[in-house]
Amino acid sequence: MDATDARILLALAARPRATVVALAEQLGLSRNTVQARVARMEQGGALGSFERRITPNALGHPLTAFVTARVDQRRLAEVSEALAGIDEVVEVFGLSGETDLLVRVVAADAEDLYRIAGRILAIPGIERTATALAMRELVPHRLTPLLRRAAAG
Amino acid sequence: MDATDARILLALAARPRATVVALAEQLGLSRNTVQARVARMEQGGALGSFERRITPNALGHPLTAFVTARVDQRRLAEVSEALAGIDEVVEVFGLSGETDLLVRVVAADAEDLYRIAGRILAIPGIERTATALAMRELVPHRLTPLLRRAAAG
DNA sequence: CTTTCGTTGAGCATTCTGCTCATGCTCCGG
DNA sequence: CCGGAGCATGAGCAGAATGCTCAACGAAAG
Repeated sequence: MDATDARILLALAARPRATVVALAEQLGLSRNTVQARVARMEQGGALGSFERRITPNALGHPLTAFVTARVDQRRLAEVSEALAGIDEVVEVFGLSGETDLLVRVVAADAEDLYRIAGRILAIPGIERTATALAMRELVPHRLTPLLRRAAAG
Repeated sequence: MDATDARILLALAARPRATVVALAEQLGLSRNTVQARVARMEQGGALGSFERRITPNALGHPLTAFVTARVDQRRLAEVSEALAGIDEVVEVFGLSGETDLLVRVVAADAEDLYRIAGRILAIPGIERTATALAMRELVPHRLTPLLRRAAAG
């Protein structure tokens, strides 16, 4: 990932459906170069799966909540697997510090969320949880600032 | 977003670079239909920005951390703006419950993270913060399970 | 019954893709 | 100083995809 790659990504962020030819022209690069770099990024894991672009909202799950949990560390693998078994669990991190887990959850409505929180709490190995509803997205997910910096360097 | 849309998204999740023609064939739909639906989803906000597919890791920021913060509610707008001014702040949620804010941060290394945490804490209106390092991604971001459910229904 | 909406198949000109080659440039090790 | 290695480039080519439009059809809604 050098500055050129970052520039390509920036252009793509602005217009996801831009063709390779368009990108090449816009960036003053050869079509071949862009094609190679995009392929390399796609291959080398610089780009995550397409799923990341899908809004849970569109799937009828407008609510997002974060469940923090303390777990019996010896049963972490077990807990992790159980969490992965819950469809509405979208992302789970193992944390340092007070709480061991951060579980990102989406839900259709408040009742749905309650149900899911219950399922999480019922997982053997989980000792205590706290659920916080995401009421507002103050800064929507973005990487442009970092991209810009990388593109400049 | 009906079941057909979900099926299209599932196919796309499996092969992001699949062409419309390929999708149509795979799903037994007309090319026209797929093209219309994809366009509609892209237009209607079912798909978030392309940036979501970019791994911070590829940009030289392999570390992810979550900073929770209590803020002076009357200065929320101000705080939010200041957070948006920090490049490494990738996402911010306003939460219900104990803590007011959840700030998702990426960093190049531990020292970088320390610096960023400092910048956040220095924001006027922020009263207390706690930083938790994401040590492991136990369940990587995914939407497939929900998609599958939507595709079945 | 009639309107509306989404799907479908067809067609067409334009454009893009995927791939290969040879060339030229720059950086690095010998 | 010379010989790679790695990357960007320009060219070329066959095949495929795209964007768009049109007319027909069925189902669901009014």
